Amino acid sequence: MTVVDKFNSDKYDKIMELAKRRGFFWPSYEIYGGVAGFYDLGPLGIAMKNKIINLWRDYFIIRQQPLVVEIETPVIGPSKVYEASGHLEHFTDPIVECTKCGRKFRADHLIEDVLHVNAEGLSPEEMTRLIREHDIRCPACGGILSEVRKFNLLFQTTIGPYAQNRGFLRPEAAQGMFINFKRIYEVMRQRLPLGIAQIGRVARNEISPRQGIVRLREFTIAEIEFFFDPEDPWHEGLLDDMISRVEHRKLRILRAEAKRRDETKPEEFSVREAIEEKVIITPWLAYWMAVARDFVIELGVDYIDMYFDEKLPEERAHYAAQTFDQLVRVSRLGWLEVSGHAYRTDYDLSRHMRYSGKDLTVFRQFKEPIRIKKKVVLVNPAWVGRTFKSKAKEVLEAIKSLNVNEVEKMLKEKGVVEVNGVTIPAEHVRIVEKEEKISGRRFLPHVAEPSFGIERLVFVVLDKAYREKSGRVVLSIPRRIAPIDVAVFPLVRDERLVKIAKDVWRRLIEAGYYAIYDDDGSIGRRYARVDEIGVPLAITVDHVTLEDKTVTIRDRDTWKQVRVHLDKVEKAIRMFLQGIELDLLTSI
RNA sequence: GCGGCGGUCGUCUAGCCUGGACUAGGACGCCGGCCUGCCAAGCCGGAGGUCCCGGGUUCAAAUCCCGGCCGCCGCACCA
Repeated sequence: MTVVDKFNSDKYDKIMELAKRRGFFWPSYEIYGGVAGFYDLGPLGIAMKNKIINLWRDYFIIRQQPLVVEIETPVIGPSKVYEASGHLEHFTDPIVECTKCGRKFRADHLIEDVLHVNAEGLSPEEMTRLIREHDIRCPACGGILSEVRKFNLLFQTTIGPYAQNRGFLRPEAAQGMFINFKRIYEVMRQRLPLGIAQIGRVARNEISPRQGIVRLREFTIAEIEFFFDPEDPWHEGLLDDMISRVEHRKLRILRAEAKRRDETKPEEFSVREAIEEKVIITPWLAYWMAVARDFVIELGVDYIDMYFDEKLPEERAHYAAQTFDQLVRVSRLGWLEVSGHAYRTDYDLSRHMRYSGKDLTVFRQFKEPIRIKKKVVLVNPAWVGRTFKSKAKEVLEAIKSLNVNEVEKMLKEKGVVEVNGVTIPAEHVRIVEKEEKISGRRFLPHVAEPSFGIERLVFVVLDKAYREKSGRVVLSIPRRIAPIDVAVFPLVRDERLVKIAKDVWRRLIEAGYYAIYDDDGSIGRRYARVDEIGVPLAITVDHVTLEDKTVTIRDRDTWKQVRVHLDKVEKAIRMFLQGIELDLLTSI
């Protein structure tokens, strides 16, 4: 363990201790001993989480108007949905256990390793048979292996009183968007591209969750299913405009092919380079990765502490044609996945179309209908009917399926058309040019999906914000997402100062801020207390206030103070929280 | 699930190896009062722990043994 690692792991412990002590988060069901994979958020934790969600909403929905809309759908879904989505089949792993040492293995991987055959898609029974036949043993200790069984990571329940009516807790919010795609497409007046966003809780029955709040069995996900036309992803210049707004952003990407060569250093691409060089195979995925980059930077992450990791084909989910994880470097845990960016193609819509029997395609009208001139073979139906009687229909069908060029060739060379063993003289055959009008086309949109785990962001924010200054803890949480906006103190517990301070505090609460008031102990102690929970600024009423009605505003990060008139306090706070420098507040 | 280590006031921890004088000690935090003119000051008083849960050994268990739960590290797993 290096010195840096030591510091980082201490830091992790300190953050966990702080989170518990000051009320950001702690393990759930503590009084019953706790249950792995579940965490409660306290007053500060939920306040900050809500602000992170709102910031996400700002980046991914509000600023993306009118392309993205938000919906909310149930957590529990019927089994049909997860048959269609592929989760019932693919969200399960075949597992064998060694009867001697208890280690568990992926049965299919084990068989593939030993026999060099593709075991994917085999039933558990077939896998068990293969293991028995070839006497495959535990690779760790040589012990006998158990029967293969499937472990499904979906939480299961029943819907209503009938046990056979199985329901599942969603492992992602995405299916709610796919199922509702057609309706929202109609609601949004058949516009493409169309992004449908959802923020909500999901559940995954992880085999052995650890690492506290970063690996949970139940958590909040924020994701967008972004539907676009696969044949015209640029949507006639629309995407070009959007890309040009994020063009200068660089993305650090570790490509799958580089990983194959054991490279570990990400390369740098501009958004446009990543698209043009086909690093990212569909442009919308690149656009959303650029937005994700900006969003995570605003949470307090340095550019250099973040990159996109392309998943290898075998690492990808069953629905994805290309996937990037957005990784952030944090203490103790190293590189932590905070979002996934998957190109889901039309996988989900096509599956739901098949399983529901509903047409989920969209129709796009061409600006101008396309007129296609086409040669067709016509035969005299009266003659065919008279000549072939009951076989006439068959003959007509056969002629239709003939290639026009071949018919022309036959007529030229033989003067007749031969089809299905019958001969039709040239006089009954005509080749004419017809014009066909095509006014649009039907297709399934393709989907680019950015998907964030919100609790992980809560942790990342604390990790990045944590500092120690003069022996005390300061959380330099970005101002927009600090759980408490402002603290108000009287310098000392003098009745006149207390009264003014409480008035200011009240006013701020009524103006919609999370504000705290404190007159306990020394002023230094109070500053320290609010620094520790990341309150960006503190207002102190002192004796000068009695003379000229100004108060001090103190910046959490620099500990600098400026004086602002009581009438300007609200405005100063608003500006400061928006990112204006402290010094500039004196001139408002 | 396996192996290693751990679980003591709100938080961090001393005690555990070598069972008893532990009525489980300390620090920070918390509550009340005093004091306090800007960065965790001081004084007085107070509340707070069935020592993770269950069982066993023993005259006697925070301490030893077994099982469970939870956490950390490693392995496996992680659409």
